[in-house]
Amino acid sequence: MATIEDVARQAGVSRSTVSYALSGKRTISSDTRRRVQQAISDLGFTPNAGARALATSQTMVLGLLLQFHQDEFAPAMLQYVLPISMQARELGYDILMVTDPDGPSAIHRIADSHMVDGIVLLDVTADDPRLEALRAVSKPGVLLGLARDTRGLDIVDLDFGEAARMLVDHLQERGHRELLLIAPPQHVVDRGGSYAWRFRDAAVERAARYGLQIHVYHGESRQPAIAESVHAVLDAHPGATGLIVHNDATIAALPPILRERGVRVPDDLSVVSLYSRDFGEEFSLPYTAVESAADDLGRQAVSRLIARIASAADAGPPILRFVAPVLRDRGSTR
Amino acid sequence: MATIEDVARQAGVSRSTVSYALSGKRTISSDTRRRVQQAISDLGFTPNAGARALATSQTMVLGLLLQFHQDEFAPAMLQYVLPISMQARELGYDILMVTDPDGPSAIHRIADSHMVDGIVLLDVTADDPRLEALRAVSKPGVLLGLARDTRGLDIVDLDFGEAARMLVDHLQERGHRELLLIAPPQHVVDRGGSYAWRFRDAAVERAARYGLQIHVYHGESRQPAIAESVHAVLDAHPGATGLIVHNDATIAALPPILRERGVRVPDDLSVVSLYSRDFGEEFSLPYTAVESAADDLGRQAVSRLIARIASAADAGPPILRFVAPVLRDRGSTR
DNA sequence: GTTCTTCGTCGAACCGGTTCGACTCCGAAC
DNA sequence: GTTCGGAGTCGAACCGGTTCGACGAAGAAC
Repeated sequence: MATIEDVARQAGVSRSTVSYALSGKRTISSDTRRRVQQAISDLGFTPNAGARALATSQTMVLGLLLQFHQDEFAPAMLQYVLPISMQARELGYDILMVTDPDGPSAIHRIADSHMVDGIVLLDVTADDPRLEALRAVSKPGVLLGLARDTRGLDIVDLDFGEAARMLVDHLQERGHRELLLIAPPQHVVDRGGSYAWRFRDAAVERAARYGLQIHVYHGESRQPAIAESVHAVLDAHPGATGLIVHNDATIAALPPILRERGVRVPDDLSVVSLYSRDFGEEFSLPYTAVESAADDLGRQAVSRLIARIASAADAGPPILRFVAPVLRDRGSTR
Repeated sequence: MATIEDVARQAGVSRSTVSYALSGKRTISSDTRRRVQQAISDLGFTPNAGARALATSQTMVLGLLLQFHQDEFAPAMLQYVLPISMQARELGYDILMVTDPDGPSAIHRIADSHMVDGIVLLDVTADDPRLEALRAVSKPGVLLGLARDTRGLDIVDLDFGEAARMLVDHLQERGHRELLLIAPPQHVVDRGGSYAWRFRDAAVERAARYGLQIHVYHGESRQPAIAESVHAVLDAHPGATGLIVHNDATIAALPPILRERGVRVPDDLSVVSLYSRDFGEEFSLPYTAVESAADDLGRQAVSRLIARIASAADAGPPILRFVAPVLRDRGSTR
């Protein structure tokens, strides 16, 4: 592999001149620039990333921390990963993907050794132990998902409260008086993904304001438990006419369950949900839903992080960005 | 951030002594070693990855190239990514995840700049344009998936031919005389994922040897096309008693389709399939299947790559490793 | 009591970039 | 005809590690 020294010799200039010709940080005669370019393409020169990182203290790499909870619906995660990676690349960064079960120590490892310029935390829970590590470390970070204590950290998340209110409003406007809410599985809520209770609390509060009945249940994450739980919920409340599903695995499995039960949508039951746009398309879900644009969230998080990296310390206060949901009516209510 | 210089000063030794105390490449008195350790933990020293990479020409990072074909069933990819990441970490490597749509140029970018020590190619197609780039580059690479021209490259893949033979044998032993095969979607086969025709050809060849009828169809990747295609296939061949499904999206959607149709398994129809162990568990699939252990494939690929990195040029000829499938009988045949 | 090893440590070179200060031209200003 | 300023370039220092050769001290061999 050719080094900058080889290029300099070939072009008959000094190393610093080659560097300046590349970066444009000082004026270079067009003649010299041409010779340098020629030498670079002749030799197939590509700057050594390690050397550059050492000299500039910038690696142009972002750490992406994933956590795999074995009971989680896997495709959901991928919805974030791809847009994050794409956006990073567009802004000149690569992605170091870390799946270490021990998140905090992984953060220290990649940050303290200066492998990355910043860190994206995916799938943040309310009392996420990784936050402390992220604060302790000298690299900026951004969270996808709202935690309980957000001091000093940038956050991007869907506005789950608003999403719940929109769905309840949608049903209330159509005259429904008794609603069912299938929330994420119990253990997901326990683990503290704050989105779960933010959505639930907002829905309950909104229903109460309108004087609606609302029955809240936890869903399941796998078949056949999903089908059983849906049957049980519907059996328990024959008078309910509106169903709100906040649970990817359940909504994906819902069509055949309702068909089997002989329940017609929307004639017998109005169904609304909350899922990502891509997810809905993947499974061709026929339900009116508030769509969380995972790609948009991911892109915003990366942009925010890179802005923070660029401006170092003087970047102003942390940002909490709630991305507004969008209701897409697919006619599953009446 | 403390540097090795700081540690040396604090411990009252030279930089090289600290380095040797860390690496153990030269003998160090236990007294000195203790003082160095103390200084390291006092100062919270972590070696700078860039500097180390520059000095050793090793980054301890592997590139992982993903391709997202929008029509592909996303969870399948994740089955590989996680084990790859885990195995790499266990062997001391991190993963640089690259999703650049232009694979070949991405390979050059990360390899020529020495960001990675080796490269894993996921989702390899028969005439994958990335192979040429991988050969041109000075870093070793390993493929997950068999390509047409494999010169000079290490490969790990499931033995799809053997998998097909095992499934045909399984049905033949039970007396089935007319079989249906639902292969991956047409466009997947066209793109050239070699596993598709390797499986299909082996199944057809094996069936012919036994004098069995076998009707081959391409499946779909999304609902509702999946259901329609299944219905069409079953309608067309009322005499078929064995169904082989080589298509993740179809097998995942199959239970409700058959239920709706009133087809009982295995009484009316024997069903066998090919999918990864994790995938089967995720969707609680009740079918006898040849299980491709994605985690095993991923781990083997990484181990192979790292062995290749360690032994540099003198690593012997490229390896083509077909991992044997395992048939798991779940009673969906009779 | 020399000489030869071995052990433990140090200094310096090196990896391959970036960046700062200084130096040389050369044309413009006065 | 100096002086000044800017354009263009170079040399050297620096980033933070690793590694090689050398060297002093201590013990072994004779």
